[in-house]
Amino acid sequence: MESRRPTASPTPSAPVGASLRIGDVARLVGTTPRTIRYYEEIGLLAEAPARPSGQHRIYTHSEVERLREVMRLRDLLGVSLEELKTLLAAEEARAEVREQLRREDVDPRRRRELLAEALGHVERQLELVRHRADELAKLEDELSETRKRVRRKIREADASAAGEFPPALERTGEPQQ
Amino acid sequence: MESRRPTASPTPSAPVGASLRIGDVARLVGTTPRTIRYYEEIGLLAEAPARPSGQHRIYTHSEVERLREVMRLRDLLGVSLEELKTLLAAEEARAEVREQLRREDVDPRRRRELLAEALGHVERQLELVRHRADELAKLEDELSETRKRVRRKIREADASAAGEFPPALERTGEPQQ
DNA sequence: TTGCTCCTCACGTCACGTGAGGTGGC
DNA sequence: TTGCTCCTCACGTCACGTGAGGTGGC
Repeated sequence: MESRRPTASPTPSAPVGASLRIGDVARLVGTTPRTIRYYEEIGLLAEAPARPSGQHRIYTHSEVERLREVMRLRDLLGVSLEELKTLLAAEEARAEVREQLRREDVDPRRRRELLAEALGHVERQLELVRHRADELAKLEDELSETRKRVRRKIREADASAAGEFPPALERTGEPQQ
Repeated sequence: MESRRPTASPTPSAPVGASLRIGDVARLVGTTPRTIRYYEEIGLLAEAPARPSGQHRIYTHSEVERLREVMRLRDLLGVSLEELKTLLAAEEARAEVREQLRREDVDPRRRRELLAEALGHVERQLELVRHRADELAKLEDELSETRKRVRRKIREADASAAGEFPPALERTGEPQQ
């Protein structure tokens, strides 16, 4: 039997450029295989389609992008994975709208529903992001101020150590270069 | 025995205004008693001093402030509680410096050490905060853009529904008020 | 054929949530 | 004295980490 082809692709109808294994994906996005399997288990990522039980998962680049987005929102939004699943429905709704157009199969009512749903989720994400951004800005200001004060105290300590006398009331104005 | 006083304070030498119980504290900062006990257990908060075993914990307002800061950094920095404990050593170092001055007990070497330690932790916090703030800013931009596009598509869908024809190539420029 | 990566349990861990059963202060 | 809040176990949960033991593709 010479069924072997020299440069054979793994399966005849495999999606183009789609021979990524779970370890490759994990390395690409900076996580672990366990996390990817867990996200599949709770439905945050779709199951690899038609995978004979106990067989290796394979991924496409679009699935890698989806995972990147999941991890990004997980880190930045500060919500549970369950809530994140809901928010990601926004992206799916918009993807379905694009699919509708591609298939030239446009049900205006369904389309309008999907867009309204997407808008809701996007607005919720924006609220979360803006709230966090505000808090972070406040914290950054405070930390900068603190750093300034600590640096000044260190300069004072060093100066008084060099001069062999206590800091007293440093009135020297601007520090000299 | 008439040891009862009409307006007696709970303990003679209690810190001023310090009769907060764990439930009060939890309500004040928006968490649960369980979380507060857990933070005490892992050493993120100091144990209530001299508490006869199986006795109620009592808190001062300065401990409430400490807890607020712990929760704020927990939510904004995205580090483990173990790492957070390390970072909070910065605040303790600065508190000790202030204590040194108050006691007029100033060891210049020790003081310099504490300040250097505080500076390191503050700079680490600043790094974390700035990185997150950058990522959040990018995400906010993207979400605003997405919202704009979704809103436009909704307007188009509504317009085409009102006019009873498909959207075609909307060339109408600015929307009329 | 030999490594390496993959697979599925399944138990461990971190940061708490949630009762169970009992004690303490206005 | 009666509620209410507190106390300490201790098991449950979420989001994974970490082996154990076995199978699959260059």
